[in-house]
Amino acid sequence: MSSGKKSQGRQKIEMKKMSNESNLQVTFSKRRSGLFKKASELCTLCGAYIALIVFSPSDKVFSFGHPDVETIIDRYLSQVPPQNNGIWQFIDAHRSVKLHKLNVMLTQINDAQGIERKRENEQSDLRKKKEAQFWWACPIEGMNRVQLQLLKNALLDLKKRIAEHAGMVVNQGTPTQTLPFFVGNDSSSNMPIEHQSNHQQASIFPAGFFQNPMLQPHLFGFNNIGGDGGHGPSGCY
Amino acid sequence: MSSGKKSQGRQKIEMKKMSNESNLQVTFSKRRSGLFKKASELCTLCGAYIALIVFSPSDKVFSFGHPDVETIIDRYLSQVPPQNNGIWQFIDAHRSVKLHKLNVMLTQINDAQGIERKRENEQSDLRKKKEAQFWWACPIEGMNRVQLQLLKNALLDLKKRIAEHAGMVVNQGTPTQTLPFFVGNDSSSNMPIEHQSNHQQASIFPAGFFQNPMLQPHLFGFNNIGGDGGHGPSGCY
DNA sequence: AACTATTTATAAGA
DNA sequence: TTCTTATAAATAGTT
Repeated sequence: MSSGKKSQGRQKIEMKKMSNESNLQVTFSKRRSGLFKKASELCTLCGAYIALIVFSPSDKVFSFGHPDVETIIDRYLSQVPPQNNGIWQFIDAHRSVKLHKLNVMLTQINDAQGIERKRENEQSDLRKKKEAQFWWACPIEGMNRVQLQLLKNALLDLKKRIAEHAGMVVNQGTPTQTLPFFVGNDSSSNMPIEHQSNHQQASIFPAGFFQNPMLQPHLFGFNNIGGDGGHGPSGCY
Repeated sequence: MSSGKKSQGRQKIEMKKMSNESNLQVTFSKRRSGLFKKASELCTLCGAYIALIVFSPSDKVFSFGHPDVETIIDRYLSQVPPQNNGIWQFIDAHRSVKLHKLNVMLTQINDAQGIERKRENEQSDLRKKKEAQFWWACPIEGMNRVQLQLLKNALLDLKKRIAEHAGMVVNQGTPTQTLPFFVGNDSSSNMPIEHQSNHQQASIFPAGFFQNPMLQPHLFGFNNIGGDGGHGPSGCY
């Protein structure tokens, strides 16, 4: 009863970047929360598979994934243009390569074994040598994570066919991997990354592949690796 | 005028997978739309960076990214513990993995697939065995069948494409002809697999990198590559 | 795709 | 940050 009304309640706001820092912070927090909830509900209600990654303006990262972020990213990238995927691009750049050259390549790889052995001793030199030799693998050096991820998908796919040919039973599962590559600094990332036309990679994920078992609204993979910067160590061993 | 009230309006719904298919479809569509809008608004209002990937139960994929999905994924993966990645480590042929190790790996993969099949039955024992043997794939307690299988598939596919590029048709059923893979089975390797949890990678994105010029609520990178399942023209070459 | 009656999400304020 | 309240938004059930 103090005075008239306590407040005018929620007011409509302009859809543009908020100027007041503290308000922005509060709003970010609230809306992020709401967004994650919505994502979770969409999974539950409709059986959708979602990956949601949010970086706060202050670089804290929050993520949600069902079944988990990596799986969705994996799946997403596998459908995204393998076009500019380093490897294919690279291969594209070497149209002249004949199949028999593949054999040459493979032979070189074997030779490389010997080279590798010496690697510990003479590093930089051998590396240059190696790069000249493994033209087909070189692009790896310049690939960024996304490209590497794509390469991974390509490799996975390739491997699969080998298995199939070998008459091996193929089971379904969940591919998930993160690229640890170049986690370091080295890669002077001169990533050209120009995405565009993609193609169906199809068949990588058989129908029903993602059938999901857990649908409890809050059992989803919410994950806040912001703030403390903690990345839940998924103890592998 | 017809009768009393046209409807009781919105009703609360149980948070569990919807049973009615058509309802689910409609709800998915509405909520997905709402979710994307919310994501977009969060970007606009708070300057957040977001990647949102949604797979409908029928496998259509929808995505939103600001600045773009790949950038966010890249950034996300760079912060996530590279913990698990036998494959990547392996692929990092530039460093230590020799091709000859690939042979070993491939052999082991084959074994692993067989093991995986039995995994349901005798778990702990085989697992221990596997971990000792597949040092490179270990993290992969998580590397399940599909992953192993996909790797094979990818490797074969790569070869095939190289061949195709050379204008030489390669029967998918002719995988290893000359491939020196599986050549040996040495396994004298025992790489320590050093996956340290890397922390903030920072600096990948220079300050201001994400400065976003376009802030119109709907100019963000919405992307629906679902529906016809088309990801652009699939004519690769 | 439209139309509401309601449920939800939230901007403000405390 | 958390809670409260008045309103703006989203959306379930219909048409």
